[in-house]
Amino acid sequence: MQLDKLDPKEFEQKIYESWESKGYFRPVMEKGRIPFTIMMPPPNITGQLHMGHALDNTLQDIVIRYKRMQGFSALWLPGTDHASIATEVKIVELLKSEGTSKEELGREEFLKRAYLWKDKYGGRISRQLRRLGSSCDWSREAFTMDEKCSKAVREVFVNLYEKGLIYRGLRPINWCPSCLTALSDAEVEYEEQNSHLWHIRYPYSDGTGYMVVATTRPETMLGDTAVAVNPKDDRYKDKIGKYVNLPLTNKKIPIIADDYVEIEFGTGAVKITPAHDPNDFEVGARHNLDTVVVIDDNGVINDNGYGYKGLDRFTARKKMVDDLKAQGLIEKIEKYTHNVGACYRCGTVIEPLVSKQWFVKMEPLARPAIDVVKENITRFIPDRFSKTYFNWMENIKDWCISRQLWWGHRIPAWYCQDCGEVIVSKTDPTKCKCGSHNLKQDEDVLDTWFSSALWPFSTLGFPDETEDLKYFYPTNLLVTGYDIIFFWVARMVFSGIEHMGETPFSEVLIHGIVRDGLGRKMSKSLGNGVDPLEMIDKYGADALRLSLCIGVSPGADVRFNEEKIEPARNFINKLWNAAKFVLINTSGSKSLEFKPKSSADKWIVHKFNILTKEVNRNFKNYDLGLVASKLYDFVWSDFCDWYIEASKSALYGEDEDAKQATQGVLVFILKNILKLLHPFIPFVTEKIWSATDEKETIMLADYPVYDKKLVYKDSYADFEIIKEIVRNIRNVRSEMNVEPGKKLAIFIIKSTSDKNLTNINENQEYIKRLAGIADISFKTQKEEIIEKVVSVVVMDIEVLIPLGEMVDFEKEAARLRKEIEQLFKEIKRNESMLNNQGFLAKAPASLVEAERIKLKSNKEKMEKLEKFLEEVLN
RNA sequence: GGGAGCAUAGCUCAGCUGGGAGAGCACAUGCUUUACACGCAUGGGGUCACAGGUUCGAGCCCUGUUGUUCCCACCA
Repeated sequence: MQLDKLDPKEFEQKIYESWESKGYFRPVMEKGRIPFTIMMPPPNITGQLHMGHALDNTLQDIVIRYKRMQGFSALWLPGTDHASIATEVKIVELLKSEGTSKEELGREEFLKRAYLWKDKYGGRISRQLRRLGSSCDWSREAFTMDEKCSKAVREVFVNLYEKGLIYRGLRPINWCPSCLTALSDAEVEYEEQNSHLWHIRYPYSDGTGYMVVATTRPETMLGDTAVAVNPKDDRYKDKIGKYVNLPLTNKKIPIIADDYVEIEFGTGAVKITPAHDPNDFEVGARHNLDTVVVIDDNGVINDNGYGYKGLDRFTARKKMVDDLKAQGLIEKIEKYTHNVGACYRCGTVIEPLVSKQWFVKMEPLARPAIDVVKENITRFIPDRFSKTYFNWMENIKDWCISRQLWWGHRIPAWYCQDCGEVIVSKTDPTKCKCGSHNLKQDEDVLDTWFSSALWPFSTLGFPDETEDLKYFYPTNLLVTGYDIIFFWVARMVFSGIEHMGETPFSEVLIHGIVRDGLGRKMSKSLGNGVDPLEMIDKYGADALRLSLCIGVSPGADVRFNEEKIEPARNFINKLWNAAKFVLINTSGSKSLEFKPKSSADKWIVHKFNILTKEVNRNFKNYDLGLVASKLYDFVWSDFCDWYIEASKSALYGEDEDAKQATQGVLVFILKNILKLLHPFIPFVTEKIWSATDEKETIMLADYPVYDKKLVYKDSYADFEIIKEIVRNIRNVRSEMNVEPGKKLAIFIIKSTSDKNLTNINENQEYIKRLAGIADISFKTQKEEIIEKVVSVVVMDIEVLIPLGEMVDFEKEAARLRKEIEQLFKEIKRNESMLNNQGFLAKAPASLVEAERIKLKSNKEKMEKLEKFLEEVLN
């Protein structure tokens, strides 16, 4: 079969459908195979595939295809995440645009709408992953809220509850007044804001003046239940135990002493609002202070807010400051920048609130999770991310897991309406032990990350002991971005250890995030996002994939813009055309045996063999960017620029044996290039593969490995010399403005070594073809040539190029001088190394020897060049 | 306050185990060379941020400095 013009659209989807229908994505669980498993980080069903997904899934697909070709029973399990809060926010927006609300619909109806959303967007994500070429096992596709995963969630919740690792309590949490739910610490994003530090006078109750407290949040003073000072602070020593009258309220609150207060900061006196600040909550607990909530779930001042009731927290702030000013109670207002926490989904400033929520006790879970990474049972790649991991794990606080949302796993806790008993159960209970049937399930759902944390085993059937669970757990590799190490990776590790008794994966390959051409995060608000699907339509999935991974070092961010995809597209086009060349020139040939004959044949085979060794080594460390670069270079520079060009001598020549040998090598290298590249650019490699005589899919072909039988060191070296001669002649032609079409006759001086003379003699066809030479003659000495010549030296080989009137002596002299100058530096360097006793004594012998040889040949070359220069000057 | 990354050609970035600085893009010159102009050939361009140190030898290892990006913490 012959190849036409490259058009990815014409074959990509067809090929994917064929792979999928033939079941190639499913692991072959047979004897003798070792499993290799990757769990896909489930994309949220909130929208569509973005560049980050494209990168993440490209890397996973590269690895899984490589492992599959190596013969592993390779499973890449796909799925989607219900993304509780993110999805609910979107659906609420949608409902609003329809003029309704979730309250109006009611819980049941709302969930119906949510499932419709899931079908629509979840389906879209799956289709988009297919477009990208992801070879994941769709027969095992999972969804965090499907039956399997939900069962696992209940199992885990109940287990942790029974072990006392899940508890319900009144504690300070982060509250989003817009999403109307509690958030975990990880879900709060801090941003620096320009604000003020208000210094407020709190009059002493005994009328002896006032003390000044500094605050960034005056509106919370309504909930103040004390003022705290440091016990060592001399300014306030005699005030401890006295009282102040809380302005605007007439409330009498005590002055207490606590080490938490920094003497240096502000005025050294801190207003304590236990209900609206986590630190104040701690202080309040130590001193038995009342916790007075003054801001409600909507961020509005509540019944405890005196005259400010009903005002939004920020409106209240303004009004209170005005009132304080009017009463002469503002000492001063300082400009102040500080970090303000915001909801990671909607951006609303979070409100610290004391609230009754469910928590996971983290300390006992974190310890073994730290150990597995310390002991290298789970390894981060690159290693530095284990520091990020430790940093978080070692300072972890209890995890607030309840959310006041509807879309998610409802908390499996029931409250007896008669006796108050709390029942936590895997199955829905119908009766309390008090005999009552009046049970009410907790209204809240679980943090979306609670179910994601179970992904490596919930998807395999946990808690049931399924074949899949036994075979594929623990998994081998997790591929994800550094931005979700806390949210997800860390939580999977402790969950896996706790519930499966084993770490969920042995390696974690961390990649960066995809940024725009200017290095900015891609975001909707900036409008700088690039749509991967649009890129696939325009350039093909292969080009997108290659452009995302080539030359990228592990863990580094990737800058992407449309210009970056073009070189990748060009490369694929290059490969396509090279394949076209090979197929045109080998079809109809009776024998395609692999028998490298000429030095060019052996040169490319040898070089290919080294390449396979390096590629496999780099794959081991997941240096995928490096692998892609090496393959790119080999295909373009070695195979296309040199070997294909050189092969034309044999292909168009008279020697039938040489021709067949070269044909065999062309096909051999082409097929192996396709195999090496397949994990990176699966579609085009499959397409070309199918145009060769191969009958089966390339997906299941063996990945090339280093082969001792393919070592041709001598021929490799010989052809390198030929290349060098060709390059030198081309350079002269270009510099002397020789017409490109003009064939030259050149002379080789016989003073060169026999070995090199033989090499040139045997390979003169290559020199002729590649350097535009018509005739090569061998002379004993230069004097035999009467024409004006330009001379080049390669090793000990003198090549004389007669150019007649085209020779510009000034140019030639300049060229020679430049070369002499460079060579002079080289020789200097050789000599200084060889004169260095330390080098001679301590460097490896082979290196010293190599340096000696270099010096010798450089000196010989220098002699020749100097002689030439002299001649030119005369 | 704690931690991490980055700093290499005009731009974007590689440089895997310490042993003669690379790619893509851009630039210059020349080319319908029967696979490819999404191409071919040739060329110009670098104080590897700075200062020390280790080493026979440092872009690479160590210490410090400067600049820059990010993460965590959250002193009101």
